This record gives sequence, C-alpha cells and structure tokens, in this order.
Amino acid sequence: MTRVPLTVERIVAAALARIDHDGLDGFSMRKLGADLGVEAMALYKHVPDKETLLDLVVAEIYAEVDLADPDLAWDERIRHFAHALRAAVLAHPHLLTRAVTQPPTTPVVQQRIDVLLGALREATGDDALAVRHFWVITAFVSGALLGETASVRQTDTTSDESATELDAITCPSLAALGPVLATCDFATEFAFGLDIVLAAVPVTRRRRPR
Amino acid sequence: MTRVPLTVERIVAAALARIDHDGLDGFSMRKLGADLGVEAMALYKHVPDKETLLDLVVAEIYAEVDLADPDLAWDERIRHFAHALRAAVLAHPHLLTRAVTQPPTTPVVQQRIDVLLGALREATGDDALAVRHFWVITAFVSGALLGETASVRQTDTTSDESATELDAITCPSLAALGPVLATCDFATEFAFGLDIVLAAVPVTRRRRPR
DNA sequence: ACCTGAACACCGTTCAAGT
DNA sequence: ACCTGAACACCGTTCAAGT
Repeated sequence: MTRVPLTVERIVAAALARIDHDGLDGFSMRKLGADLGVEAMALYKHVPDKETLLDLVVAEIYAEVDLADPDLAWDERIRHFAHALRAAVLAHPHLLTRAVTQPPTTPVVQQRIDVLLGALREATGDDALAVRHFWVITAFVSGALLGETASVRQTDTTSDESATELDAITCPSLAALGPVLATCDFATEFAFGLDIVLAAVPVTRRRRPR
Repeated sequence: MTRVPLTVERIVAAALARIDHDGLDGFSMRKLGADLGVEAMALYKHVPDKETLLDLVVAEIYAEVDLADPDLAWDERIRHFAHALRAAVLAHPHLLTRAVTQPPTTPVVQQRIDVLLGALREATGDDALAVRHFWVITAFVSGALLGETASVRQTDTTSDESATELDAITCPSLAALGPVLATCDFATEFAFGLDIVLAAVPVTRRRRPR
C-alpha cells in the first residue's frame, strides 16, 4: 500500500500538520508514525530524536517567512519581516514559543535575522545602536505574537470556564477595561506597537541613493 | 519520620524548587512525590492534576512580584512593576513561558495587571489609549524576558555545540554584529526598551496633586 | 481522612531480528 | 537499506484497598 518512501521532508510536513491539529502536548512519535503508515521506530532512521525533529519543524515555519525586497527602505523591510513572521507564526500557533525561542542555528533563521540587523545598521550607521534596537524590536514582536497566540492555544486546551470572579474593588481598572481588552484587533495593535519601536530608531543616514 | 502533613503550599513550594533545578521537562508528579517523601498518588488528594498544579506554581511566582508604592508617578509604577516582574521571573526561568502566557484568572495576577492599567489610565485619561499601550508594554516586557530566559534554558538542556557555521556572505550583518549581540547586558537593554515604550504613552493629565 | 499498590493507557528510545 | 517487535524505563491518572 504505502510505497512512498519515508523522508525527512515528509516526516517534518506530517509533524507540522499533526501539531497544528492536536497541539504540542498531543504530539507523539507514535502518532506521527501512524499518520505516515509506519511504526514510530522507523522515524529514527531519518531523524535523531523528537527534539531535533521539532527544531526542523520550526525551521520549516521560518522558511515560510517571506523575505522583503532589499530595495525597500530600511523601516519597510523591518515591517515586511515582522508582518511576514506574524503570518507564518499565526498559521502554526502551537509552535510560537519554540519558534521565537530557538537560537539561530539554521541558515534560514540566520538569514532573516540578518535582514533585520542590516536594516538597523543602515538606519543608524552605528553597530551598538543597531544591536540595541534589534533587541527592542524582536522583544516587542515575539511578545506580541506570544500574547496573540496564547489566546488561541488556551481555548484549544482549556475546556472549563473556571476563571475567578473579578474583584471590582481591588481591580477597578481591570474591571473597567476588561471589555475593551477582550475586543482588541491584534493586527492593528501589532502595527501600532511596531510603529512605536521603529520610531525610536535614530536615523543618522539619509535615504539610500537609488 | 516525615510527619509533616502534605498541604497545597508544601506541594507548590516543592514543585517550584524541582522545576528550578531540573527544568519543566524533567518535572514529574512521581519525582515530586519522592521529594516530599510520599507516593505520587498522594498528591492528587490536594491538587486536581499536574496542569493546575503548574498554574498554582505560576501564581506563586506572581505573588513574589513586589507591588509599587501607589504614590509613585504613573511611569515609575510601571517601571517598578516591570523590574519586579523581571526579577521574579529570572529567579524561575523555566516557568517564564507559562508565567507570561497564563490568562489572568487568579486575583494575584489580576491585581498586578490592574496596577499597569491604572497607571496608563491616569497618564492618558483615555481608556482606549490605555489599552493600546498596555498591549505594547506587556508585549515588550514578555518578549524581552522570553529572550533573556531563552539563553538560560538553552544552556541547561542543549549539551552539544552543533550550531551551523555562520555564512558571512549571505549574512554579513549577523557576522559583523555577532560578538556585540553575545555580550549584551540584559538589564541595561531592558531598561532601554522600557523607556521607549513608556515614552510613547501620550500624557494628557498633569502630575497628580499631592 | 489520608496514603499506598497495583493497574491502565500511554510516552521516547534502543536494539536485535526480519525482509 | 529500511522497517518491525519486543522490550526498557519512564509518564499521568484511577481506584480499590489499607491504616
């Protein structure tokens, strides 16, 4: 029946699909094997262990992040990257933490970081400043995505509505703003925050000649 | 020998210690039981399951976050909260993701969010603006802490140095700035980024009368 | 009332054996 | 060369039984 040979690519693709569907907790090598019509142990001929398989899955997500046209202005390149990363990561919310936490050991991730750093060097003309703003921008972007995907992942796993009743006396502001907090548009807020961290970058070079 | 009775408090404290020592992956109900001189199954008389135990552990961390003096200026209250959260979370790096991701269902977390929202309402005098900047500030703070703790957690688990060799041709900026990136002082960068997101908050009210 | 023992339904991973 | 079966050392959780 299943004569399609097992490859790392097929394994990674199947793992990504499984995780998108079940979440990270529900993901196991045995189920993944079953998806591929194979015993779990067969996977170990192609992949050293579960941990590095997950690293490969994350690399696959980064590969989906569209690279900006290098002719764009520095801030537009960063905006493009941020929104492309957001799109890729929202498509696979269960892997957000791993994606945003993984050290840049693979070329595909390094390349995307390089775009960011290159844009900031061009803008500031100062290596130390470029690095400082790199930290601020990546912190905002990963934090925003963490917050946005958290709600998705919560509603997947949590079934009961056991939230403690909000105490309006000790938490007056939270009680007043709760409705506003719940109805926010993440895409708008993401762009809003990105504008703030980009506006803080001191531009010492004039626009590149064309 | 062990006549000290099991309580939720003792269980949570022991779990926190175990996780700080072993990381989240190495944590199990059976080991936790052993730490307390008890079979794992005894824990289930005090705690419904592992998941809610971890929620209690996170609540414990938030309880360690020092509350700011309410007489401080709005931005100083936020700064105080951010640095206090950072301190609490760095003491327990393996729980960062959970801490920063958990919905505010417990009073102790709600109270800390209320401080933030209250400060922003006071500054802006506008509920919608307060919420927008709340998102930006929390995104930056959680992203910064995620990045800072990531290195800690990585060196704990990863043993081999299997980083792909950096390609200086496709990644010139990363190659040039790699050393600067590695030697950054997280505390300084945290304060730097916090200043940026706080400076973006439009202050429409004058300083409160004393 | 509180804890234990045995059991169930799972894991990741190793390794000799099959084809 | 690639996959399987059985096994090892673990999991979280249930539940009847002990004290």
